[in-house]
Amino acid sequence: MADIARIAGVSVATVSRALAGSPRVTGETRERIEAAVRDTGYVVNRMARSLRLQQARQVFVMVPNIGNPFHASVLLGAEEAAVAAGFHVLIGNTAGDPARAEEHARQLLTGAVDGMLLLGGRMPEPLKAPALQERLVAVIEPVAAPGVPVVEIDNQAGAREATRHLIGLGHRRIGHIGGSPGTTATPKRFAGYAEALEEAGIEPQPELVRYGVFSIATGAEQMAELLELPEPPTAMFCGSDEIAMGAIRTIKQARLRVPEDISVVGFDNIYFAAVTDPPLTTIDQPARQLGFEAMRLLADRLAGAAAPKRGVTVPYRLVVRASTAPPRR
Amino acid sequence: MADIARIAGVSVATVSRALAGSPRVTGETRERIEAAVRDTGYVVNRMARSLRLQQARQVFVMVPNIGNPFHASVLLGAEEAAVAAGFHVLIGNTAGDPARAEEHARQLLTGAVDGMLLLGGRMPEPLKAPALQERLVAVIEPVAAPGVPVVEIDNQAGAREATRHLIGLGHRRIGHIGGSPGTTATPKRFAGYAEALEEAGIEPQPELVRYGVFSIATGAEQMAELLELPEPPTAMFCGSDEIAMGAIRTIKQARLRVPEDISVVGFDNIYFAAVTDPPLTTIDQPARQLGFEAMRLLADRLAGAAAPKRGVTVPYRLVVRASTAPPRR
DNA sequence: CTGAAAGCGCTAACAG
DNA sequence: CTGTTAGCGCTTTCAG
Repeated sequence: MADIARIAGVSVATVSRALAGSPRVTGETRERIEAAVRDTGYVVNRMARSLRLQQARQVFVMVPNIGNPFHASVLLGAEEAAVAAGFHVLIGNTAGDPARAEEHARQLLTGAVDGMLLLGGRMPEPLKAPALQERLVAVIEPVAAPGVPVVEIDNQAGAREATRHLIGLGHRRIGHIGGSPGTTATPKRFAGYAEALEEAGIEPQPELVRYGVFSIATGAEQMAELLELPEPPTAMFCGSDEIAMGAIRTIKQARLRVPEDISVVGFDNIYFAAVTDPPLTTIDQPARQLGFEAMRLLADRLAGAAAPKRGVTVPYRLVVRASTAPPRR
Repeated sequence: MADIARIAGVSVATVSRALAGSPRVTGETRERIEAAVRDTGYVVNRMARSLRLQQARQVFVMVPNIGNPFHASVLLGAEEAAVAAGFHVLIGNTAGDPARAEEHARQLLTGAVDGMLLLGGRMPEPLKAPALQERLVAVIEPVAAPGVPVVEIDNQAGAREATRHLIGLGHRRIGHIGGSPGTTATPKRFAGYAEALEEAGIEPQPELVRYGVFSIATGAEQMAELLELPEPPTAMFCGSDEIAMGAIRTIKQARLRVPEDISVVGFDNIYFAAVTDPPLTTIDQPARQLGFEAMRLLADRLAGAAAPKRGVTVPYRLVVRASTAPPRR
């Protein structure tokens, strides 16, 4: 900046003001400065500026696994909102490792970013200080901190609707493969499933309910066990589309057909759900919108004290495709 | 840090040294300092440190689309290598927008990150300064800058092998749906396809070759046109797994079967390629390894002048699953 | 309208 | 082994 000042024949203070768009700089002076900037290819040093300003105009999104296409969509929505609010977005992958999450969390403590979006329900230890909580928003899963709002769908209602759809088709023997029991979504989805069964007067069968993680492998493995039951289910409500895809694979390998022999419902409606064979009936969780709303909420909170403290519930939607049908006989 | 110094009864210099693990601090003094750090929850200000050190120990990965599962895997590998080299990873999504890419590029100019991994073959304008090129590495696609090494597979050889596989099965009428013509991978894959045809003495049929982008939609649309040909192909070599998935969907909708009526080969071997129906025969592009090697190369370059200037070619692998078979009659 | 100078939090050279 | 101090690049108050 000193160079620019010298070239333009002014002081660094004037350069700084010109670059910040201050109205207190003459048109002619400003032009000389801008010309110098162009000629030298100068860019302001973000770190020095942030150090001085004590704010970064950057936000951070902490993701447990970028490989998850559902998370990726959330990110896309979050970015859109951040750009709209004039924030730069940085993404950090934790790979489920708390140490990595804490490492990332430091970006906030240190002032490198102004706020954080927490994806995946994990609350890094260093972020628990009450003063920091107004710089945080959780998406999809709430985090264990009272002051952090969450943007999510009503998981229980979604699961209930998915199960009702199966019941409406005439199924009575309905299985469930849930994801990680450690998440809050998993018990909520189970609750919705159980609720739908109960309101239809169907006796819950504990042996039809399994858990694992949100993966194709879990779906495949758990489904294999269900098929070995003396009386296998005629329909499955799966805790995620990946689980559903694994379940479908196992069902086909057993030479049974979807949906003729067994109907399958997923959850999330990821990009690939439309091209499975058969295309998957699922609960659409509007990932992009979730990310967008969450980032907007974060930007609002960072902007002013008058910011909303409460979370947002975004609507889900049952998408009926071809993986569900009335039971066989 | 001044606070810590006061509490521990030492100077800031000593605190700084203790935190940096300098051997020139007494055990007892160090303990007092560490206790103070623990008590106050103090963390060093990354920006101030970077400003002083003129380096950030951070690297940036520029991704055109995080929603792409293939890119996501590259990221995972890159992170692994970065963590091993003691770098912090920041990810930036460009959504294919050059303006966003330039915005991100500024992170390097400004010193917020020490180096950048460029995914997707785009070279942001501000990065073209020769001095910066030693801080850059491209992955998957080369960028238009001589000094920037690229880590990739041999796309042409991979495409040749995929096509040979089809020819070996007995196919002679083989179509190709390529991705974005703007990428360097697309013409290379076409070249490999053409080469395999030629060495088998098969006359190339221009009407069997189509282009679009790397998406399910492109695969579906272009395949629909190919099926309307008087004599449709008996096998397809697709420029990506997503394209292959789209093509398979169209084939099935036309009441034809894969692979009995038409064989399909993809490219990339994404996570979902194993669970399509039928599971996809494809060229495995080791995404994770590509990311890992690229980041390692970048770390090496940032570490010393003696760093390698040349790129790396990582081996691909033909994965034969169930979407290919000999032609019908 | 512009300039001088202080200071954001840190590290490292230099002194002791 | 520890302290003092200059300075990284920027913004902004206070003078002029």
